[in-house]
Amino acid sequence: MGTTTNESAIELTRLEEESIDYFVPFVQMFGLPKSIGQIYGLLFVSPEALPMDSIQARLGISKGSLSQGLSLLKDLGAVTSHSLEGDRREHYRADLQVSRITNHFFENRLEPRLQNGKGRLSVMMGLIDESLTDTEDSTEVRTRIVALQKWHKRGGSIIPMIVRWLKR
Amino acid sequence: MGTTTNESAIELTRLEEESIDYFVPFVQMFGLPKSIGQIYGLLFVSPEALPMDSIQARLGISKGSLSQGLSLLKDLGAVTSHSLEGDRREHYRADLQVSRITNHFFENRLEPRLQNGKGRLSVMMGLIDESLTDTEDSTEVRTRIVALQKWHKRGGSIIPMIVRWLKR
DNA sequence: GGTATTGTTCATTTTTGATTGAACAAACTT
DNA sequence: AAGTTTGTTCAATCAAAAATGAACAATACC
Repeated sequence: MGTTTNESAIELTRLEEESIDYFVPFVQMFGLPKSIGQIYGLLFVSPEALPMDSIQARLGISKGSLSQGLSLLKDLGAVTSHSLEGDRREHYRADLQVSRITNHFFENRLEPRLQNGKGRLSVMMGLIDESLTDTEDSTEVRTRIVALQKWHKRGGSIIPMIVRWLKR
Repeated sequence: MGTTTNESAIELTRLEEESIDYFVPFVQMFGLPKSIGQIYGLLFVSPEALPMDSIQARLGISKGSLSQGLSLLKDLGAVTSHSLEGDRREHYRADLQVSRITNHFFENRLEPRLQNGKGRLSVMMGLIDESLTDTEDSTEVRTRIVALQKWHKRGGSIIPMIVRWLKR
């Protein structure tokens, strides 16, 4: 049995369980909370859009988590919301572009830190350069920082490639 | 000021501080604890190999963390240990192949989960196929799962490329 | 053998992050 | 406008992960 079980929830189909057990570890790889994976996993195998209360009944998670989770997923573009005539509740549907989730990781989690790192590297280079004493040690350290800078640049340049590859 | 400050620690040089503030967020991106970043960051700008007690004095972290952290870093190949004649203590030096750390993420964190996901996808496909009723809904869901499978494969195939790119 | 030094392990504590649910707001209904 | 339904916010609680430090090896030294 997977990680899906929950006493207070309405029974899930085997398919829903599998989907959730697929997406929970998936989103966790990218630093997102479990609840996000549960929500997306359920919606992914739901042919029709679902309202909040029905998602909640299925997953047995709190209204709060659900509201926040859906709002994040909407921000990522991983779910869309739809109003149905004759029903006040918003209905949510999964966008099947899973890359919406991964892109969030690359663009919001990696990118800014790479940017910040770039600044620190310049500072480090400056510190080495202004240290007058040109000992063997300082040369060794300079070499290391140069190598790191190179590697950093290389890492940064691969991200757009990955993002492009994962979209479509 | 960065995240480096610690009352009980021996003063760090500006360079050490910057290096630590570079590597702490870096390792955290890849799901490793802060202490790992501190240790590696300090070693990275140390021209000579350092013994545990001196690292501890510098960083002001516990012996336990340090021992575990170094052992992990050694396992990754991100630091090497050296015995110096006339000194009982082991001395640790950073390997400048930063990719040792990122590879750990790709190979130990992503890869196994992708593998697990692959299995779940087959199960999902099976569930859809064995459901006799061939409604419009089930066709829609089948389409989604096929798309996900395709995407999953694509994601898996990019990992070795990334790893190769980041090494050397 | 006895003591000092170095390093590891692991139960406890601390910290961080996620989840809950009650209070609140907004929008609809009659 | 009073009541109902739907959804959001956020302080309090809970859970997971990391750090601590004391107890325990292992090794070197005399």
